[in-house]
Amino acid sequence: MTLKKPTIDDVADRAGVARTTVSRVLNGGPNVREEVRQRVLKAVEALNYRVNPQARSLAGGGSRILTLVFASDLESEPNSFYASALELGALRGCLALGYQLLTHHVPQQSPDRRGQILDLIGSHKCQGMILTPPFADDVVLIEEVRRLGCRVVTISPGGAGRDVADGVGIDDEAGGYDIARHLLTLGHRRFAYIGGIEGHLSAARRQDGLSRALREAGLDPDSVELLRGDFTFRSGGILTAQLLDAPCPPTALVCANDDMAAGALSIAHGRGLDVPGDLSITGFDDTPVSAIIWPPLTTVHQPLKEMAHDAVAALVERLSGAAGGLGWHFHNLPHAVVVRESTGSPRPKPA
Amino acid sequence: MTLKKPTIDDVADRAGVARTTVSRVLNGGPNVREEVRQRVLKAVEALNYRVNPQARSLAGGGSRILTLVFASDLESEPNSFYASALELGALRGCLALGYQLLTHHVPQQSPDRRGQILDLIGSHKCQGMILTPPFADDVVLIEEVRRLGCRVVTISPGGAGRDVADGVGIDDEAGGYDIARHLLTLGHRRFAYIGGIEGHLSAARRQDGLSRALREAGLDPDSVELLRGDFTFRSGGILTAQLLDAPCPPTALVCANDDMAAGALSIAHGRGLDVPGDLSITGFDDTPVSAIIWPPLTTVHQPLKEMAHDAVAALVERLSGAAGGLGWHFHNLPHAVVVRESTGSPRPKPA
DNA sequence: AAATCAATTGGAAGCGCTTCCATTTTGAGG
DNA sequence: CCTCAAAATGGAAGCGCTTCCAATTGATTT
Repeated sequence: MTLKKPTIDDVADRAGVARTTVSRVLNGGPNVREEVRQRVLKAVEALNYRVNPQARSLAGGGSRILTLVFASDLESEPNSFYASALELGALRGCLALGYQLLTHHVPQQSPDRRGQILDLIGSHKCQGMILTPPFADDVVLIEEVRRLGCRVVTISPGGAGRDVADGVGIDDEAGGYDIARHLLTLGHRRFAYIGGIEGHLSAARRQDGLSRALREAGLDPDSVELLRGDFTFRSGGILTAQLLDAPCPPTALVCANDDMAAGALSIAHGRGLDVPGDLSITGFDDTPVSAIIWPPLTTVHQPLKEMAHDAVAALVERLSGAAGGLGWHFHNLPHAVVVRESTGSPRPKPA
Repeated sequence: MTLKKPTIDDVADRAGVARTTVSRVLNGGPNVREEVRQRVLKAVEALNYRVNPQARSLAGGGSRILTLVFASDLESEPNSFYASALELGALRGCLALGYQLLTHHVPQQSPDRRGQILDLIGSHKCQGMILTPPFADDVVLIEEVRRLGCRVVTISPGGAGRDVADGVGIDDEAGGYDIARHLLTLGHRRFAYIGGIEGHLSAARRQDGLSRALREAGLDPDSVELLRGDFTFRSGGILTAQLLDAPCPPTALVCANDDMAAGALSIAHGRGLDVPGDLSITGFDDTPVSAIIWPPLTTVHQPLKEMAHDAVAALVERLSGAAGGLGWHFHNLPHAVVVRESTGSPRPKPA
């Protein structure tokens, strides 16, 4: 326990420069000789100095407000664990870094959705924005937000978004691949995939991973039954019902999130199917629901809180840090397949 | 949109006093004439002045750290929605009020649990503590925490806790009563209640409400089959299995939280029972799980985020505000029965 | 009525940081 | 070498608030 935290003046003394210069280095200001910059950075490191966000925000700078934007369909409650976990992570980050957080749920359907988001910037003087899917891949939106002088970091950008902003997420393609490998190893050959809404590129990438795994296994990716849900329990159920009505239903159902998988599970039960005997079902996210249903869901763990936390950190870095320009960076977090009891070997056909 | 927010000096000018005096009034300091205090308060109101938490924390005062304490059994994941929702609310409050939040999960079983909690105060210089059940009713703990100079606010104290600290919560007794009324109206006569761990007084109060409703309906409260779970999905299932093995199982199963109700539901399904035809099941909390299982759960909505938010607000008020002394206050938030599909009229016995 | 003391109130010094502005250095160009 | 703008650096003024300490007030005491 250090009795006293080092201040900017301590760093200045140690580096033999003025407080002003240290501030300049820390905030990526111009007009600092490279040699001096290094010296300051070294002092910062040596003292393990961390700026005091309170003092910084008191002294100057902008509003220090960030906004976390979610797409909410009318159906999907903004109460979902997915949203809560991200907000929790973002909040923790903001608290530590001295920023405020605004959380907004924007109807994904609304034709004016972009306008609604852009308005937030003006009305709250928000300096940075965290975009979740599918907004994370709305390149037009991102450009407009930036034009308004607001920094952007995306969570789980699927591809398009990565070229225009910093992003945080897992390797969705690999996640899809891994879960498919798990299922293939169990002996499954007939797959269905309940994906996400149009434009949700990260869900699309999970499907890409599934396809790759099938291809490697010598199966035709096109044989996968493809459906589009909206990430709600309800849609998972409805689509699964359709699926099971088909003449030759799959033995493995891969869902793009846990909620839809839960919906699928409940429909399967309703039809008297044995899970995983008759149908293996997988989710994605590893939210608490996956452990709270029967059988507990095999799913892909995604570190949602960390993702949002890192997104805030990235935003703050851009905001106070060096070169604003290009050079977008994607911060890749680890994922993991969590095997529970909703998957197993397909039961040999009785017929 | 005010261009400039009023500062403490604006208030001082308007009230015709020095900045120091305003600060004193705002922080409940002694030595201020009542007349002056009123004048300052009036000026604050007129200007709609709000202290700037950043400046305040920069200037002085304590650590501005609050701690949110949960009891976690080894089993129960600290990832539950209950905990997340409370943390989310507390975090929002802290962000707005310029405080930091530490969240700690303490093994409820550990004989040293009190020591662990008390250590937090010393090692982090935490100024305020939010205690959730069953710690919210641990009077000894509360006294000790306070003796260390740390303020306390409880969430869902069941009774004992209310006499020694400020508290926030719903009327649990009424919640239990309301859900029982719902069930009685549907025609149920044979009840079972899966309660919480020993010492979880708010869960006990829900049971009190259930008893009252039965008594009013002319039934014997002692006829209720009473079981003790630990709020996990798993325990809900295990206890329900026991229950259903009995010679004359109940038609209505009231659970002290949603997770246990979900566990009960899954076991009921496993036994081929029809819910709600053969067995009606209710939860408590209205977390997202209640909508994500089949059939969706009838439950009692509890505004968890608001509760935690208010707890933080109460703590901060005590911390910076006037008279510290006695006069504990319980802040009662509204609850509501949410009727979904896990409850219905009991099917007439076939036998 | 002078002296004493506690209750009030005001003055002023920072908390750690950003930023405007003045000052010093540097490096061309003359 | 000298001049002068551009680049690099330092000085100092706060941001809004708490708090120590000195000053003022009014009530008590002898």
